[in-house]
Amino acid sequence: MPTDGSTRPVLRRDAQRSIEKLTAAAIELFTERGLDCPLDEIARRAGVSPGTLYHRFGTREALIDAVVPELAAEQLDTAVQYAEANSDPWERFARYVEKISTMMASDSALSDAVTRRYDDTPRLSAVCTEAFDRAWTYAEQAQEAGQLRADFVTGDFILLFTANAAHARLAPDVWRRGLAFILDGLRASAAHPLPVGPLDSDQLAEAMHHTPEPHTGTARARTRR
Amino acid sequence: MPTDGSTRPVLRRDAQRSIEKLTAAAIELFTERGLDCPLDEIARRAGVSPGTLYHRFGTREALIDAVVPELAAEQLDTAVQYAEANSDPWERFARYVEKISTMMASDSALSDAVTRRYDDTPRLSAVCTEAFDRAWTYAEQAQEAGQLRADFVTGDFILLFTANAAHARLAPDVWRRGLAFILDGLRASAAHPLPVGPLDSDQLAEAMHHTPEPHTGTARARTRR
DNA sequence: ACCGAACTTGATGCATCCGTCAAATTACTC
DNA sequence: GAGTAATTTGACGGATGCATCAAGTTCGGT
Repeated sequence: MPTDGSTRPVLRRDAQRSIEKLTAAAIELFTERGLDCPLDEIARRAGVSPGTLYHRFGTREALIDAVVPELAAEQLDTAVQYAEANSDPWERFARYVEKISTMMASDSALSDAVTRRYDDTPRLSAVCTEAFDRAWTYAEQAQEAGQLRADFVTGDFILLFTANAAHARLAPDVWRRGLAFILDGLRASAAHPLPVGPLDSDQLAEAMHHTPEPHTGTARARTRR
Repeated sequence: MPTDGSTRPVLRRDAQRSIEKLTAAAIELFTERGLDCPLDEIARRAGVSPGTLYHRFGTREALIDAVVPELAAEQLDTAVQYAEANSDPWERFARYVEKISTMMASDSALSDAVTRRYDDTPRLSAVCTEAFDRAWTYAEQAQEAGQLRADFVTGDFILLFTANAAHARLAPDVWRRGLAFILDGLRASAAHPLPVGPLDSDQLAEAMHHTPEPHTGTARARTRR
């Protein structure tokens, strides 16, 4: 028991170390392979048994929410700075989107976070929501400047990032090309009437959470005998 | 033995029926759930044991290549007719893409086929290649008419369809919105310089085949006790 | 030094899916 | 109607991944 009479039990040193090792391993693997990487493998890389991971975090979501938000927040801050170096509203908007996309392409964890592949991660959700809000202020400014098409709405960001995430899996840099096409289509001068309205808030919430089955698995021919 | 002396053994009636049932079940499940649906489930729906499926087709790819090409060809033909009802080159191009996208949204098998999620399916590959070639003739015509941006190339179609497939998983009809944004960006009048070149042929081949890990799995919180 | 609490282990159970095999069944020919 | 070869069965083994738990280990206060 702690001497200070506090009721919260102080973590044992070994427990503390386990958590640190798990955290480090989780960051590595989430970044490399996405938020859906095998938990057993995280435990293995941490040099700890799977049981310990479950004892410490309980669920994958808890682990994600413990580890990813800091990372994500830091990266998204970088994007803000990057964006605000531009005085032109359109450039600010475009650079912000582009910078986030760049980071998504090299960090599967961020990519999964931004495309909202997991529920029950309140801290991470908050971080992402903040990033989307920020994006929206840039968007509004670009609209007011008459540069961004007027029918673009907040919920359309998910389209941008979803497309980017998908493109990033094709080849190292093509997503930049895909994004360029889209950005050209987002300029006010390029706008033609849209066939359908944006996601309503329910759909957006659903899309941001459920992520209805993004089709898994490498399509490589399976091992044959 | 056949009486006509041919060496090719005629399939027994039950074998023939098994194949038909498997084919029908495969079409249903591929369409509903994509080309990566469990083979056991196809066998179950066909009212046949998994062993039979493997005996008849050997590999998932063989099954795909046996049943999907007809379906895909038929649908892609529909798209051609749909497109050619338009005399304006841009409309022809845009409608073709849009029609294929529509069908992809309601048919997971077609979606997987067009985004090339499987290797070792020569017949299916041929069908898709043909569709891409057709798309490219429409694209060229639209470029010659000065409507489609000049820096658009064949390999960019994969970007369109990949984005669509990803968007289609968000909500029933948003992909139309995403596609509209992109198409607006593809008009010659909207073109700004592109940051990177297109996929080279190797990358294209790789992207068309390997499909490097499209991130699987529903992200729903797992069942807890 | 000891004792109880906290921590960790790793084996275990569960579930999903793929691919194979010997055995049983079926259909076709004579 | 019987023989035989093709066909089908369905249980099996292997692989992956999640989650749990009893048992053993280590810590830290007294």
